[in-house]
Amino acid sequence: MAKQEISPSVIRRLPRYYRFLGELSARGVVRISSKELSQQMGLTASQIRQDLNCFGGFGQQGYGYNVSALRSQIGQILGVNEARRAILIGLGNLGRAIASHVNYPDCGCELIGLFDSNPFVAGRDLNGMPIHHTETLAGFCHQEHPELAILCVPEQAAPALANQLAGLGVRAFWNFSHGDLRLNDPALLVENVHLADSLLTLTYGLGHDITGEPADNPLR
Amino acid sequence: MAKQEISPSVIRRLPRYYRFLGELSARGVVRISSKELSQQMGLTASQIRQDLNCFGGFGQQGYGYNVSALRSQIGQILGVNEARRAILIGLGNLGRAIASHVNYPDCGCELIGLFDSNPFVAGRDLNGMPIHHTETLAGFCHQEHPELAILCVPEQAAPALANQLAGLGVRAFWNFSHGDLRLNDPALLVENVHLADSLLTLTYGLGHDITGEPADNPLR
DNA sequence: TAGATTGTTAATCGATTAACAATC
DNA sequence: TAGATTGTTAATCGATTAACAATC
Repeated sequence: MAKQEISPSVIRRLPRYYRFLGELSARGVVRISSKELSQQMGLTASQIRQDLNCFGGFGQQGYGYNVSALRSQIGQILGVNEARRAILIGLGNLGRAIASHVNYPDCGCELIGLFDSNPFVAGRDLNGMPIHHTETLAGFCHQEHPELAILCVPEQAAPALANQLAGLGVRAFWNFSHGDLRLNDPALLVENVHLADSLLTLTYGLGHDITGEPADNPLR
Repeated sequence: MAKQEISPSVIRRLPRYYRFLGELSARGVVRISSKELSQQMGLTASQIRQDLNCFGGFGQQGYGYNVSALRSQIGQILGVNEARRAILIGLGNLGRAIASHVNYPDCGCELIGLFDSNPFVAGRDLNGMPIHHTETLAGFCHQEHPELAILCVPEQAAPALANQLAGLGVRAFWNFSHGDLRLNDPALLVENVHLADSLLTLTYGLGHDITGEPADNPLR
């Protein structure tokens, strides 16, 4: 789409911009300058202007940015208006929470199927959505063409499952199973979520008493 | 502790090293070179040597690194042998999953209390652990001195709750509520987890068809 | 017009990679 | 000893910040 390559650091900041602008918008804020926004988000004004300019001039000199226009443009770039078909596999503790708690439409996704390999779980339902047996995955994918799979299965099961799904046309994987999922095909997208890694940075911080100016504190 | 300041990028990679070394160790691998490890982790050998050297010479020229020794040294640095007292507030879908799914002892933590403000939830239990009412937080903290709080409460409730807890001695916050938690005191640690942000990077990727060499693909 | 604030270029900073001497 | 691989310095790269001219 955009020919000029966008750096990964910028892309990873977009959801956060989108979130903050959404809250400002909800609070009825019409315009904001890079300076004000930088203070609220804990970034520099320079960085905000630099980031937003990757996509073209969203602001107006002497005025700032129109909050709702900027928000919807970032939303457009992220793809929140899409409805990427997603399936979730593995309805243990975490799988059920991820299925219920995440607002899929807000993320440009649509959760169209739930799967579990346990025959005591398959056949039941979650919030009215039926849970299918993983044996029916191939048939389901041939019919419904999901492009994103959310993996909440045990670590050992994840690689084979991901490869099977890739063969069935799934192009993106949101992986919650322990252990990093690494796939060979560079066209496939993988986002490994490791909650424990995040908790460990706090454990580290508690043991090393990082104190000082906010700017000096790498973990804030 | 370490006088020489460790960069945040290195700190954030430590949990991942720890995880990979744990798996190697479990598979009985005794020694590994930075080159081999780099291939498995998708980093450069140079970076691994650079990272590990922040903490002193863990390796041995001509040999490589002893897997289990390296693992336990990184574990030591992270603080996995501690038992940081943690409480979790908010036992909705996500809170229950975070309470049950995360292996706290492996992360140097001990979950010592669960709290919810809903009187229909408080009084019940989760996996045998009683759920207290949030009104009893102050008394509990005075007695038990938790240093870490896991916030799974609604966005609006988070800031006031965090400030109350900070006043009660809590020094670190693992925040799952929507919206970033930003506290004034620079001595407090905050780790904001936004699952939706992670999903949005996949939505972005699906819309922009990032393809190319693995090394060229910023989102892998 | 004067004031504000962007868009954009240049300077700085930090993080990653390459190279190689030290040494097991 | 010869081979391997680290520890560490120097070179490169990318990301952030500062500065300021353009312009609303």
